[in-house]
Order: sequence, then structure tokens, then C-alpha cells
Amino acid sequence: MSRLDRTLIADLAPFQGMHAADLDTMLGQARSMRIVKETAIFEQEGEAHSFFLLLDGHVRVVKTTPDGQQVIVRYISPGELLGIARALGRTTYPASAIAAVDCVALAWPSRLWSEFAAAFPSFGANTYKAVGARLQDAHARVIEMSTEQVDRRVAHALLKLIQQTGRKTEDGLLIDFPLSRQDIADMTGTTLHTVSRLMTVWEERGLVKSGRQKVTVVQPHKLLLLAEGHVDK
Amino acid sequence: MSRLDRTLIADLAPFQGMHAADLDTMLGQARSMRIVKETAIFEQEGEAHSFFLLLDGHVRVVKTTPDGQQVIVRYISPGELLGIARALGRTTYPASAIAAVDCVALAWPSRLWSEFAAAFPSFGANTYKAVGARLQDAHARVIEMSTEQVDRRVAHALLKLIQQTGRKTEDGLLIDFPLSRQDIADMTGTTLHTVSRLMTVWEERGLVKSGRQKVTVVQPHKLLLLAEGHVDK
DNA sequence: CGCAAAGTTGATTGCGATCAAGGGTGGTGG
DNA sequence: CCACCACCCTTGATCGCAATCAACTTTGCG
Repeated sequence: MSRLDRTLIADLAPFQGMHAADLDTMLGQARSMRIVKETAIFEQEGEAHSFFLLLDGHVRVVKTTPDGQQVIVRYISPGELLGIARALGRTTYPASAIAAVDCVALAWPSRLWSEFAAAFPSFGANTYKAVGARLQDAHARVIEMSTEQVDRRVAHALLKLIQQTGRKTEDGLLIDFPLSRQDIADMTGTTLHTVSRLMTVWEERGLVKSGRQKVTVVQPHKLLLLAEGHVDK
Repeated sequence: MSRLDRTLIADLAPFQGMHAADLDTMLGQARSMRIVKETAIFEQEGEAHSFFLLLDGHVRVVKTTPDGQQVIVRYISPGELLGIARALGRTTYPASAIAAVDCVALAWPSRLWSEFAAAFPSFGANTYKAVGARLQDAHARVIEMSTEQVDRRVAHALLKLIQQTGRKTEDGLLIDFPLSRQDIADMTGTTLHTVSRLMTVWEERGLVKSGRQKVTVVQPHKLLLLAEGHVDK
């Protein structure tokens, strides 16, 4: 049986400041798993039996309302923790996590979370720092939803994505996983129709290039100006 | 000089599970202060020199956008911590805190936060639990802003407030601090005009009673139905 | 090749913002 | 004590953004 090597995780944010031996201890209790595209890692309301570390791929975290509307809370990139319901004092997952592409992840039983946090203070502190960062993200999003028009919200969403996962191509910065108009709509509280029209206009203006489940930002700077409201639409 | 008595804080959520002696240690380093109505406890972007515990009164936490629009992030009730920027890994306050009425609070230098969290694990855990709860609140709010119409958002906001600070009166549940139409608008991402019209309709329907900076919810159950979308508007 | 999923585009509608005007009320200072 | 004024609230009229409704096109996959 192949053991997991600590270099797999040593450089990732959640494990900064930890001793090599402690990394091994954690890895020794991890189970590695692959998740095929468009399947769930965990489901909203489900028993929070495990927490995860994404090693490769991209995951979208989705909340579904009682009447079936979907909101994409965030996208997870490699190196980030997900499903840390226990750290938030929950016993069920507050959202579903769906693999946007084929993914590789590590999983630990939730029960171990408090053990790890206590035994490895750096790990606990890093996690809480991440929670703090997410709280600020969420607040920023509330402000955005309260005060900004659709076009600026969509621009912000795209900028956040290229910052997180932008891959340089000859055309500009490509968002590195399949992203539909509907997905963008679910991130920004609008409809696929409105997003489609925006993309058309922006493409004409040379700000972006996009196709089926694919978006490339050609002129991030101009998109930023638009997002910040410094230009006419 | 009068010392602060530990019974002042022993029963409050942030201090659950702490030893009496440790409470005294914390109190020994606290400074108690009064804040007059409509003045700031701290300002957005300001150096986060202190964190606070609200002992009496009500505080509104406000974010202001570069173009001057205001969003009320939350109201703080007695027994809650505020200004815990350091716990979120920040050195400046992410929002302003304004006393909605005359308030009494305890203040500690921010520097002590990590000391307390390390020395009194219960205190740290309680705080992080609170941060987790706020993260969930914020997410719920994003969902709300993304998927619900104005009337339902306003209904939810009022229900949250009466849950937090509702005081029983002969008419129903009174929100226990001055709350203007503009305030409600700033909580829900709408305008005072729309809120005013809603209140008028709801008053006619017997759901609420309201006046100058005063709101009483007469029929919480019916308001909940409206908030959940189970009835026609 | 056929079909389902994704995207485009036009037409229409309506919610809620904005613009505008006026009324009520509590607090303050003369 | 009263008058005035700032602040809060109400209500009407209009407008525009973006949702909705509808039809069609494109694209990739099995």
C-alpha cells in the first residue's frame, strides 16, 4: 500500500507552521479519494461525517432553497479545506459540494477535527483564519448584492474567479474549469439570459472572450473599472 | 475604585465553561465605558486597538461603500462580543459600530485577544463558535438577497430583530430600540420609500404596528408565513 | 445522427428605484 | 411654554433594469 507523502500538503495554507511529524500523523488518518465530474462530495443537510482537503480539481459549493433555486456560495481551489461543518459548530453540512471537474481529495472523519485542532494549534489557527476570511467574503457579497447593479456583480464574480483560478492563455486569463452562463447567474443572483446578454456586449467591446462553458477575461483592468463603477456601462 | 464583579459576565455565551478565577483575570484587564446614543464605538478602516463586550444597549454594525451607501450588517445585543477584528486576522475594523441607544460596554486591548484565546480555551472556542454562527448568518443573507423579493426580505429582517430583542407589550412584540424606515432599508437592500409602503400595507392587514422609529410585530406567525412565501402578498 | 444541454436574441412585463411634494412629531432654544 | 425646525414618514407619479416568456440556434456527446 502506498503511503501519502507529506510534500503533498506541506506547502498548503492550512498546514503552515506544522511539524513534519504532525503532518504525517494527519496523513496517516486520511483517506484519499477521487470524485468524478458533476458528482457530490457531500450534500446539503447531510450528516457531516467527514471534512476534506481538495488536492486537485475545482469544487462548487451550492445552496439550494426550499423552492429549488440555487445559489453558488463559492468555488474551492486545490489546497483549500471544505466541509468543515464541525469547525462551525454544525453536525450537518450547510451546503452541497459538487465537483466541477474530476477531482482528487483527502478525507478525514469529522470526529478528528477537534483532536487535530487541539493537538496541532497551527492547524486550528490556520483553519479559523480561513473561516474569518470567508466571513469577510460573505459580508462583501452581501454589500455587493445590496448596492450594486447586475453588471457590476457579474464583473466582480469573474474577477474573483480569474484571481483564484486564472490561467494565462494567448487571449487573456482563462477560467480554468467549465463555467456556464447559468453558473454565473447562480453566483450573482441573476438569470442566464441577463448574463448571456452581458457577455455578448462585453465580447463586442473586447473585454472577454467566451464560449460554451468557457470564459476568458481579455482585459482584466477594464473589467475592474466596470466592476468598480468608474466607467459608463 | 470599584472592581467589576464576575457575575456581570459569568452567564454570557462568550464565557461559558470558564473558571471563576479566569473571569476575574479578564475583568481585571477590562475597561468599562459608556457610549452615548448615535456615537461610534469604532470606525470602519480604523486601527483595531480594542475589542468589546456589550453589557447594555444595542449597537448597529454598519458598512459604508466608497460611494456612501450604507448597509447594516447586524445589530449587537447585550452579552455579545464586537470588534473582534483580530480574531479574523485583521488589524483594522471591517465596519463601524454605532450605539443605537446609550450603551455600556467593556473594552480590552486587541493585543490581549490571542493571550486570552490561548490561556482560556473555552473562551477561544466560544468566540470561534460565534464567528461560525455569523458566517452562517451572512450566507443566509446572501441567499436571501439572491432569491427573495423585497417584502420577504423585510419580513425576515423584522422577525430576526424580534427574536433578538423582542419585548412583549400589549400590542405584540416590540423591537426594543429606535429603528427607522431607513434603517430597515439599509438592512435589506431597499429604500425607505418601499419599506414605508410595506409597513402601511402590513399595518392595514394587522400584521404590525409602527410609528416613528418604532415597530411592533402584532402577528409574528402571519409575518413568518409571508417571509417564507407561503401566502400571497 | 440525433438529442439534450447550452447559449442567443427578441418582446413584454412588472417590481421597486427614483423623483417629487407634503405632512406629522419630537426636541430644543428663546 | 410655545414656536420653530430638523428629522422622519407618507403618498403619488414616473421610469428603467432586469425578470420572464418565447422561440430558435449551436454544440458536443453517446
